[in-house]
Amino acid sequence: MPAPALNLVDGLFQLSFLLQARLTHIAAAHDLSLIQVRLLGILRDCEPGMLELARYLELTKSSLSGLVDRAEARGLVERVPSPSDGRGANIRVTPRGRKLSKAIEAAVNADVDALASVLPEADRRRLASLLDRLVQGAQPAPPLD
Amino acid sequence: MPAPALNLVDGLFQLSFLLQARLTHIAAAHDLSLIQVRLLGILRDCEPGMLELARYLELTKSSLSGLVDRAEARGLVERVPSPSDGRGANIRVTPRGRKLSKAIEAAVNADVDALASVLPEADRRRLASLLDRLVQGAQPAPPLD
DNA sequence: CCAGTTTAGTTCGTGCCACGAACCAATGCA
DNA sequence: TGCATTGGTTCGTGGCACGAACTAAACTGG
Repeated sequence: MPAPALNLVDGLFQLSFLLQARLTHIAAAHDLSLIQVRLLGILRDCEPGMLELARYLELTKSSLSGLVDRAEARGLVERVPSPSDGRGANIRVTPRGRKLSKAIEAAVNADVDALASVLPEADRRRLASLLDRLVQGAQPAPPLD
Repeated sequence: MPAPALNLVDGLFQLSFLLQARLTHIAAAHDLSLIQVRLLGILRDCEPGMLELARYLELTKSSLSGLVDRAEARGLVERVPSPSDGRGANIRVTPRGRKLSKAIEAAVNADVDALASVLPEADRRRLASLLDRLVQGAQPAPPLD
C-alpha cells in the first residue's frame, strides 16, 4: 500500500524526526545523549568559553554547567583556564572525547549514506544544494524568553 | 562571509536540528515539550492503546505512562476503556488538546512556509519529492535494547 | 476447565537534563 | 574607587526516560 505523497512541511518534519531518531540510537550505542553528541561536535574545532557554548547550544548557563560537569566526569571534556578572562574556563575536548566523537561521526555518515542510497548521485547533489539554500536562508530561531 | 557548501550529511543534520529547534520554540510558546507535541500529533487521527502508542513514540511502557499522566493532568488527553482488551486503556485527545495541537500545527506550517520561501515553487516541489523518496526508502531505526 | 504463562499497564527509584534564583568573584566603567 | 555588570557555579524543582517490581486480565495447552 503506497503512502500518499507528502507535502513539503510533512516531508521536512518526517525526515527531521527520522534523522533525530537515528542519531539518538547511534549516540545511545555509545552511551551518549543527543546533547552530549552536540557538545562534542562543537568542541571538535574550537575551545569556547561557557557563555559562548551556552549560546551555541541554546541553553542557560546553569544547564550548560550541568552538562559540562557530566561530560567532564566521563572524561570527555575538560575545563581549562580562559586565556582572556580570569573568571572563566574554556572547554576543551579530551582525546577520549575526540575519539568517541569521531566514532559517532563515522557511524552517522555510514547510516545516512545508506539512507541516501535510494537516490541516484545526481539527485543527491540536487538535494544537498536545496538543503544548503534552505539552511543558509533560515532566520535564527527566536530567542527563548 | 558565505559559508562553504554543505555535503549531504551535514546539510541533512543542519536542517534537522534547525527544524527541531523551531518546533521546540513553537511548542514551548504553548507550554508543550516536543514529546507532548508528538503525542498530540499521533492522537489526531487515532485512539491507540498504550502499547501501540509506546511503539510509535519509541518509549518504554513506563515512560509513556508518565507522559500520558502529565498530558492527562493538563486536560489534553484522557484514558478511555479499551473496547477490545479489559486490561487496557485507549488514549483519546480531548477537545482542549485538539485545539492546542491545531494551533501548533498552524504555527509550524507558517514557520516552515516562511523558511521554504527562499526557494521558488518548482524547487519546493522537487524538494518535497526528494524528501518523500528518502523517507519512504528509510529502514526503521534499529530497536532499542 | 484450570493451572501456569504471558501480557498491558502502573508505580517506584534513579539519573539525565533543563530552568530560574541566588550567589560570588572577576571585570568594566564613570 | 565604588558600584554595576558579568562569567560561572550551586541549589531546588520539574519533565522525561529507563529498568525493576507488581497486579490483574488474557492466553494456552493438557
